[in-house]
Amino acid sequence: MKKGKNNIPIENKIPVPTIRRLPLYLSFLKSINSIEIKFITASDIARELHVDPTQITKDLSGINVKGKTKVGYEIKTLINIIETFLGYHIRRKAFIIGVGNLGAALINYNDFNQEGMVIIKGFDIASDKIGKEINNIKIFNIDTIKEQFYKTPVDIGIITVPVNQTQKIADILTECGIKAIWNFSSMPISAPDDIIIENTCIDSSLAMVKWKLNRNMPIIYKNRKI
Amino acid sequence: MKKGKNNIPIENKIPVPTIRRLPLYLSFLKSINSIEIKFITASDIARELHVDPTQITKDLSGINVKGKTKVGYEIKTLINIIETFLGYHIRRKAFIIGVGNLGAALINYNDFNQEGMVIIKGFDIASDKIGKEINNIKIFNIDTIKEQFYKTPVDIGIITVPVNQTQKIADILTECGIKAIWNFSSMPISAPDDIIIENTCIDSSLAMVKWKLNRNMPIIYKNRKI
DNA sequence: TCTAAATAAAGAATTATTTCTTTAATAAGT
DNA sequence: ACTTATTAAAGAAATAATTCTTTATTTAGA
Repeated sequence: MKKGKNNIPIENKIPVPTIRRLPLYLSFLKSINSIEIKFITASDIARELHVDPTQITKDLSGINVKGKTKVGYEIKTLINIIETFLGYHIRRKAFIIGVGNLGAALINYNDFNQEGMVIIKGFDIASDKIGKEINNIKIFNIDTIKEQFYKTPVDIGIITVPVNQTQKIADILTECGIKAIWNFSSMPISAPDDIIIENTCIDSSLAMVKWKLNRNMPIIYKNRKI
Repeated sequence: MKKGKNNIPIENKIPVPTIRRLPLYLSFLKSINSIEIKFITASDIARELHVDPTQITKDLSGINVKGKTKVGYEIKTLINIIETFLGYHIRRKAFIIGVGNLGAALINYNDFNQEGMVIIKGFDIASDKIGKEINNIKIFNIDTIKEQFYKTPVDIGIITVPVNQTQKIADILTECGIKAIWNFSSMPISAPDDIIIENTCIDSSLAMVKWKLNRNMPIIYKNRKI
């Protein structure tokens, strides 16, 4: 087996951008709910999603999907393989910390279930929220995260608190022994290297939009569309 | 001046990842609200944000910020330059199409104002929402997008409708002559090349988390943290 | 059966981005 | 003023990711 940095084995290097594109392919593939169309070619997907067709082939061969020349990929199988690869069939429980506007939106976001994540408890500081339910998810006092974690441990902690609270919550989740932290704050958090951190910063996206608006050549500059 | 593909001039190639990191630097810099600390070094920022210090220097020199050896960067100036560079001082009006959970959360997201985007009108299909207000933003019938656009044109269209509606709304916004579309759906949209498109797919982030959870070596694989 | 067109796969080349290395500047201490 | 340590800047190297090119496969049509 190949070895990487610090002699840690690397199975097969799938680029991070590939992983991020897979849900988009999935979304498109699922939108083809026609009984007649059973197969799709990389060029078809590429045309629709405005990306390079070889990128699709590369992405798919990276996760060991084999297409058939002149025919393409079987849509049903493809959906299955991608979902399995991303681990959508494995249910992971999650806490969400901060049930403000964004937090509540995420609790109500129904797609998470079929993507294999179930938010089981919410936490907030506001006394008018504590004890209530949102989309059947009970909201607890933010001070009881640890206590609730020991009752029913979760793999994922979603952080949707204000920037100045973010690191504090990350620390608490770390102490609990959580496996992954999904942080929506624009303040990047720090945690030990064995904890998975995903920073989803909405401001970064807006920054892209605003920056491109102020230049005159939005798309030409970098032609990556996804 | 340097020329790029198709002989189109390229001013100075700032990597897209740099642009995406700038708001994170901004967030950190703003969190230092101490009167004593006036300067900060790249190494300090790097230590806090867990990135390579030379990356910060490169990012900043890319936007023509000059640091002083042994001293670092003046925080106040740095904040100003980044905000100016990203165009935060230029107000851009926006429509938001789809006032469900996520849409409503974005309407309530107050940071957008200081980032130079003002949502002025919301649109939805649900009759119980039309005519109402959310955070002082009036919600209109989704069929009146064009009409409202001609009354008060906007630069940005934020799409937060279900996947199967996304492209239809993108087409309407395109016909209006909008400059940028910020799409939160997991279905990538297509539009003419002169329209700025930013796809913010929450599912892509979850995919990363779930995929990493199923492997045993989350961080080592790619050591990019931001 | 043969031929042509379409298309996946594999590899090469290009481009983009990060990380490493060296150099030069400068503040603080002696 | 001199020395040392720190640190920004610039350039080189390494790594990552995309795009281009070639090859081989396979279906459909002649």
